[in-house]
Amino acid sequence: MSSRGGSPTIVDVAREAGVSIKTVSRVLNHEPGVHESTREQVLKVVEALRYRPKQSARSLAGGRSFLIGLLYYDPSAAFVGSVQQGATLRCRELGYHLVVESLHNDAPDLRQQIDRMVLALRPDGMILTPPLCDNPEVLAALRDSGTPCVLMSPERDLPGVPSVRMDDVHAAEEITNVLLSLGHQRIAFIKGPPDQSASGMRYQGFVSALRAHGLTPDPDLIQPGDFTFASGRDAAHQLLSRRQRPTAVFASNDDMALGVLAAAQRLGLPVPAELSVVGFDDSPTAGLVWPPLTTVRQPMAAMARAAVEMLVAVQRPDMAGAPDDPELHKVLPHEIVVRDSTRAR
Amino acid sequence: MSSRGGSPTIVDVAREAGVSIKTVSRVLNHEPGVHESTREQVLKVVEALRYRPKQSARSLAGGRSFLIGLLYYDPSAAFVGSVQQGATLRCRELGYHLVVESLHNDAPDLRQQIDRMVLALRPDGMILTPPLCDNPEVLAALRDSGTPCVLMSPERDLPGVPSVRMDDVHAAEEITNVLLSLGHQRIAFIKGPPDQSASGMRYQGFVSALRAHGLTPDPDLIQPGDFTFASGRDAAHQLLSRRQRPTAVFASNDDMALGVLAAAQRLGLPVPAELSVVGFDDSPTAGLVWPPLTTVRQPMAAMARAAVEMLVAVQRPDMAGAPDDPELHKVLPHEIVVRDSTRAR
DNA sequence: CTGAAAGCGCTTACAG
DNA sequence: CTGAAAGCGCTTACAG
Repeated sequence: MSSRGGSPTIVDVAREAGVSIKTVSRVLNHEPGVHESTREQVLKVVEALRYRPKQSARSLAGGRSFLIGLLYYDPSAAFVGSVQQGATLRCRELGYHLVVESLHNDAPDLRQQIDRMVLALRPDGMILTPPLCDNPEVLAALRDSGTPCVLMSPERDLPGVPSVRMDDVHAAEEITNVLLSLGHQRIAFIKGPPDQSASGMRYQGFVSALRAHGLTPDPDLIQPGDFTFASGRDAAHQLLSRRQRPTAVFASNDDMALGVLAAAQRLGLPVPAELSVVGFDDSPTAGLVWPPLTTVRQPMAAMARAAVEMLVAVQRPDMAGAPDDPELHKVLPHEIVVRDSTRAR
Repeated sequence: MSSRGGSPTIVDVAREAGVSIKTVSRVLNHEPGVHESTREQVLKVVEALRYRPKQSARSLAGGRSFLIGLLYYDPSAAFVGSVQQGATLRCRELGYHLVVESLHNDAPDLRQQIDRMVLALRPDGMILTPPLCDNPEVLAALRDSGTPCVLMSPERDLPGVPSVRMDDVHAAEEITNVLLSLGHQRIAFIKGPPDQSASGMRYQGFVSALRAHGLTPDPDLIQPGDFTFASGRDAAHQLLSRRQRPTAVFASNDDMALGVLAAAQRLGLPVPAELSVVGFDDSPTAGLVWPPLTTVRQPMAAMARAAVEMLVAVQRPDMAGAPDDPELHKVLPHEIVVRDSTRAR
């Protein structure tokens, strides 16, 4: 006779299988030292009763919540979607669940909001996306609470704090090489805001690719930008009205590249016939404009999966995770996406 | 002396405040019948100890998880971001947390995936987005588990199941009126896929606005589409090569409108000078293309907030929610966003 | 290889 | 207006 009404508990399973609840617990948690026949019997009953252990009970007794938190600031940021998708799928595979929280990076009660979530939910780990992963207040709140964190593409790595990222410098080099191999020589570059480290790294990759081809960056072809559509459009207006126009533009993110496209169109300059354009990010929009943008795809979903794995691994005390562990800072491979905004000159 | 090590519990608060844990519980849950001075004393200690009740303990004892689930299929769908943002913010205000889960609408183990989440987490409510909110299997799994649901923009309303939506017919009428009032008479329409009810409603609004102006829809100017960029582009190629071109195109979603923009650009037809274009959705991309798109903004965040509120309200048994409650099916106001893709002819 | 006991930190009846 | 007791459904030591 199963418990009346509600869904089955571990007691129902134990009674039905003729074992103690401890044994059921062992089987469900893949603990060693259970006779094969016992295990099978338990699993059969679990199946028959459609039993699933209740998270709140496991959490209260065992101190693990099976919850991973994802903190983000700007929900419209292109990467949030992919990060979340990767994280939620990997969580499911590992028996975890993803709790999301949107936080203003400069909210006065940031600390309180984090404390509330952490103390109430006790997530087993937290994934931090930019710019929250570089916010000292956020980092401090999480450190104080003892919540394991993984930083996604932080400005700089912190000793002892796991992170996942891609290689911006190398990616910028590669996509510059795409342009160079198409015969472009006069390549303009639109920078990101100086306070973001990605800006510098992408510029560095651009310059390094140029130099490797025996070219020197032309200061006239370097324009400032701030990663917004408008700044890309304005920079392009400047660049495309030079006496000697560039034949290609490398906008250091997609939003600005979209701005370049808009400017070119307005000036009646056909892309890619008269001008090649590349971006960086592979935002959802990049493939939906005309012409579709050649760009760099950040391995966001893979990074998120890796982050979840690192967080779950931390749960097992055997994986101490020394502060100098090289595995603490992962760099994942990116992808160059060649579409129709680039052409040989 | 507080409990050594770990964070404070209700026992610590009770001891410190000189009351029983039951009284602390009363204060924290805003239960009536606590003397004002007692309440203040308790709150003072709560503040001093930075005490927050643990979700797992509350959930296990009280049967409420303070978790709301958000189920979605396509993470890149424009509306998911706004829905999630609205839901997560409202959850925070109400002391809840949002757990997200991405599900394939046609996964063979859909039922199992839902059962796993529901039985493990016991969310107090679930928000379903299209197309999951119209998936009989999903609906059945949730009904069987007794989890309260709110459907976001379902194809059709189900008796007794709460829903939130906007008025597609009316919105389509209004945006058609925008074109009509600009002097356009030859207005083309690109339909959505026949199996989505939004397609029919938007077309209906279009026709009704035309008729109200004494115009009859011209079959030559009605093209099929399927809500994809490609279908919009192809439909536009057809329309713009007619002997007598339309002066405006109403694409029944933004992705298709973006396709129209691409086609016009390719044909050298300047928008909005020679052709006005309107979409529907106000997707993130709509404002980032050139020219920025005139479109309809769905009140996604507001709908999500309303959904959370309905779910939280259900928790209180006093709100029975009769199957014929008119409040069960909410219709929220939309917004017409006029940008630069439309001009008087 | 298996189990009986205690306890995680709250809320729910039930008293007074 | 306030409290003592029981219990939610698991896991953690601890035995054997």
